[in-house]
Amino acid sequence: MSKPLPQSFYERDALVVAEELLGQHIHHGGVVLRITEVEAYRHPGDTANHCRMGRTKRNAPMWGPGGHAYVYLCYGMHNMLNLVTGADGEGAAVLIRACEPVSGHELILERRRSEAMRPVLLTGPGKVASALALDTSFSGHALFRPRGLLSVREGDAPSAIVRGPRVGIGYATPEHQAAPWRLAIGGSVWVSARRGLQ
DNA sequence: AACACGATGGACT
DNA sequence: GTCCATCGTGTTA
Repeated sequence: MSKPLPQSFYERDALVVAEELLGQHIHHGGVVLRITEVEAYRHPGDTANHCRMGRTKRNAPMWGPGGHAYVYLCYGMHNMLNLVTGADGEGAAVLIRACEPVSGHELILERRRSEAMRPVLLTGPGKVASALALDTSFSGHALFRPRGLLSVREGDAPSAIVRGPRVGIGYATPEHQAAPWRLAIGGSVWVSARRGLQ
């Protein structure tokens, strides 16, 4: 098995890390997924960022150094996987919004209660965490440990990248709602709402 | 202690 | 396109 991406990979601007995360592989719970869609949440000054109001118990992992998971519960039922980026105290992360299956197909189908490997299976942040069997107990988990439970390893670089505004951030300023900080692999069918991507 | 609401997803028209 | 399940968290009192 390949080595996890090093912690230094994450200790850069969220938008740079987001772009380079496309195509990389997430390993957990007997499943490997290739990242096809991400969103960068930068700080300070990003009014869509969970860290915009300061440090809380929930967002504490996001304030730590890059290379750790930040998982939170959304709408009382969906777990969202973020990979923390930047330096200690920065408060930035990349949300994993969609993936394509690499291995562990049976487990993925079981966890998503589906019978077919079609794109809707893994297109959406809640679906990704579900397929990986991740919940908030993994928030703060290091991603770069050689024998860590959850890790991100080298995958296949994308042939093209498309960009668009982030999804579901109506509470942010118009400027931040419009920022093209959602990135996806161009031409991939494993991408959520294609609207706004170009 | 009460309250409003969310970086969504699935079912349905 | 519309509706809404479901609950932890942050805010307010």
